[in-house]
Amino acid sequence: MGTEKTQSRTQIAEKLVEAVDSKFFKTLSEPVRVQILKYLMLNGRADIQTIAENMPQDRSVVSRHLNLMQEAGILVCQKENRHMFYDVNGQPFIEKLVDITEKIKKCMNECCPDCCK
Amino acid sequence: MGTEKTQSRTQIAEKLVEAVDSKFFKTLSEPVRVQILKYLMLNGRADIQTIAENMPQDRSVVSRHLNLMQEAGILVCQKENRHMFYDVNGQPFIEKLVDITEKIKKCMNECCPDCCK
DNA sequence: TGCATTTATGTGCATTAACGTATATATATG
DNA sequence: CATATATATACGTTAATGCACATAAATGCA
Repeated sequence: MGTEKTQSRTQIAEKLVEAVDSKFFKTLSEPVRVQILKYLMLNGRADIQTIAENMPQDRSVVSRHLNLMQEAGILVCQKENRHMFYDVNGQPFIEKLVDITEKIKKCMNECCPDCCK
Repeated sequence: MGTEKTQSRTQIAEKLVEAVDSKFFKTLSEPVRVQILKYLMLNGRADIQTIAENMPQDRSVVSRHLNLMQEAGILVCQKENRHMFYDVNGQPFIEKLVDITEKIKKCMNECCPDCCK
């Protein structure tokens, strides 16, 4: 068993740790934010006022959630006049999820094939 | 535009909300727990004592984290004598991630194709 | 221009939840 | 009955959430 093999396994595992972005997961761990995601998927781009009207929380609270979701790469925003419009950050969001899934898959297969029996 | 189509979109979005299990995401949003996951992937099945020796936290804290990870379906545990062994819940863990990714993909494509341009 | 209105964000506060440390308890072993 | 392993509990600290209000920025109208 060469050092290369061990190095390789460690590197794969460390890439997994990098991929599992804690901010990203924390953002999706809050039910209110998932509801916001659902709303935007069903209704498309909307400003904060409109989104907040469809949530039980106050507009200021919704604003904070939207900002967090944007920082996590789940949403994008554009300011127009005095309105701030948010929308789902479609492709990058999907790609991030796929990337995480693939990295964990790879780590499973190459680092601990035993645990998948 | 029939009611069926709207219903269908709503149903797809609701399945997405169900899939984005907040407990699962919250569990993976804690860096310590990702480190535990990494350790188990690289070193395989281990008891709490051994895992805790490789983490900065106290054994009681590690025990709590391991319990949460098991409840979230990420790990499995088996009691042997006075030792509690934990291991990665390989296939189900992967399947859960793939399921979430696929549901979000589907929702993107069928609910808001515009947001993926 | 001046001022009220609308939209969004910032701030202070209380409440709740999570984490870590330390200690105590439970369970099994020798 | 002492020891080893794991879990439960109490406590302090920190962070997140929601509410209410204050501020900022843009708009509309007199």
